[in-house]
Amino acid sequence: MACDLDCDPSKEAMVREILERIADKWTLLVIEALDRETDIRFSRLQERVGNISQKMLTKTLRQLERDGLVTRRVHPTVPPRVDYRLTPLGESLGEAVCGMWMWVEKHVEAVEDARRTFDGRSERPAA
Amino acid sequence: MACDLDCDPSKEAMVREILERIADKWTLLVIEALDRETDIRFSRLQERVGNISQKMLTKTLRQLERDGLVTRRVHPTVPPRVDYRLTPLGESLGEAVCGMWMWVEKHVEAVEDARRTFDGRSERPAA
DNA sequence: TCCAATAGTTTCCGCGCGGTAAGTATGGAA
DNA sequence: TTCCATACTTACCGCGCGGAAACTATTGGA
Repeated sequence: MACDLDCDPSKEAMVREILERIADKWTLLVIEALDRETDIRFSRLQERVGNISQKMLTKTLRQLERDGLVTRRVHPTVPPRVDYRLTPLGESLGEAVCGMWMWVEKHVEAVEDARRTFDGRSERPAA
Repeated sequence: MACDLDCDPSKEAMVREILERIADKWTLLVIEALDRETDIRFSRLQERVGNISQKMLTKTLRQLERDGLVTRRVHPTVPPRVDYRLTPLGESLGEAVCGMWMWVEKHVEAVEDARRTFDGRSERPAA
């Protein structure tokens, strides 16, 4: 009903690979941050994403750059300054990611209620 | 521009937690499969998702059930039969997930091109 | 001369993801 | 009585994710 996907098996493999690549904890948060604020510096990005280590931020950004989703610009100043922004391709992905984010925002309560109900059920085997 | 998110920090933590929970390799694929075909059995689901182990499928389904996104129905027959379907909440998430899936489908080529370019650049340090 | 800041890279290491495979329950068929 | 299928659960285990922290490069400034 909702999706109307094609059925080309060789393409599907690639779709999955890319989806798995993107559907990752840090990647989504980084895309979100880049969508909110453009031409953002490494350290600033680290603040915005929150609790991401340098290593993971670098790695995530490299992957996004490789996939053509972000642009990395180095300013040859001292101290060095590097900023990142979404490419047009990245921006279009940003919209889809926002769709998920907004879904979550809208339904946090519902999910938490469901969890309480579920956990409550299993904690009460007998009265 | 795109997202218009709120800024309640305590809510944001929950949003992140749920997002990280959903933005997971298997979870997205399972939601996709459930969105395509409703009242689907465990073994059938395993076929559709492809290459998921019993353990991970069970675990993923339990998490989705706990979050109020899928319904699990056991038919007391022999051999046992269990089917799963998205709840209305799950269906609404399914749409957002489809958004990502469709983005990927639409831009597979672009991403692969970007990768080739990126990899080509780094493999040619000098001529 | 030594320290500062930025944006990394690298090393070490623990824990948990996730695969494999064996075990469990059920009851009808052979 | 043993076997079958389904839908799990559990135990075992390796490997890689990802955190912490130290190290690097650069050059202006104290």
